[in-house]
Amino acid sequence: MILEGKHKAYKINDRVYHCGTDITMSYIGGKWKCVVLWYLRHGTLRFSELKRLIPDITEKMLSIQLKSLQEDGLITRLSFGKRAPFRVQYELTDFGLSLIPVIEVITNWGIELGNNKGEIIEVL
Amino acid sequence: MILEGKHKAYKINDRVYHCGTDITMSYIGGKWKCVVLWYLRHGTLRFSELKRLIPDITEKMLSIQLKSLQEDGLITRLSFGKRAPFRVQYELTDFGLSLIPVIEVITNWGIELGNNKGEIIEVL
DNA sequence: CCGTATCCTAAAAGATACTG
DNA sequence: CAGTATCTTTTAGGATACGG
Repeated sequence: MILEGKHKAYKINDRVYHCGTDITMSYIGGKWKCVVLWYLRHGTLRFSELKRLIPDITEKMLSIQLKSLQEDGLITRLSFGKRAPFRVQYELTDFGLSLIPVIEVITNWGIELGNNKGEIIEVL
Repeated sequence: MILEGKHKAYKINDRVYHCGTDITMSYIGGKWKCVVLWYLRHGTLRFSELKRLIPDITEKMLSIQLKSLQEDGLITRLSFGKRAPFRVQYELTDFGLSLIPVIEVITNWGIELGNNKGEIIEVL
């Protein structure tokens, strides 16, 4: 609905979006995607490294998010080894990298609010 | 999890957040909040104007979002008249206004993607 | 080590009807 | 005009166990 004209929309891969935020949110919405992308901003990380960096996420959710980010073309997956233990690396694509400035703005607003109105606490 | 140190978090109004995106998303996440805030960026709008600008939203969802945005301090509600038909105006607070640059970055990324990879279609 | 498979709950959203 | 009230569906997310 942010487009000029009342009855226009965007169609991308057979999905219809009514405004720019719809489009962006379909890529970074939900509880975990921003966090995963943000951690990948400086380079590749392994599955277990992401899990360690984001203790609250379950392996199932991490797996789902990584698969979704892959399908959206935001990250690549590289696996090494024929048998367990495997080594799997995740890395931002150029497309995924283009989202980092967006996420940076989002996170900065939140951090500023946290600093002004919140308190820093210790958690498990 | 974006904070330095593994076991720190922000607490705002008794809710715990693990990173800046968590905080911001709690204010603008979901399907409709960005859209409503974005439409209010230039001034006040009435309930029916918002409904007309966002045809896909149901009155119930619009009502819920407006109430939530109010409770979060992002918008104010001004009502006029003692009996129906009422006139109700919604307007961004300064706090709500501080989110507009964030939403602008989000929407711009989406629009650029729509222009590059999508097609503009006509919808009902 | 890097995931899947099930099962489950809770939250978000939609359809429709109605009201001061 | 500006909402509520119900009911239903959909989606996201979590707990736990297991597997190549």
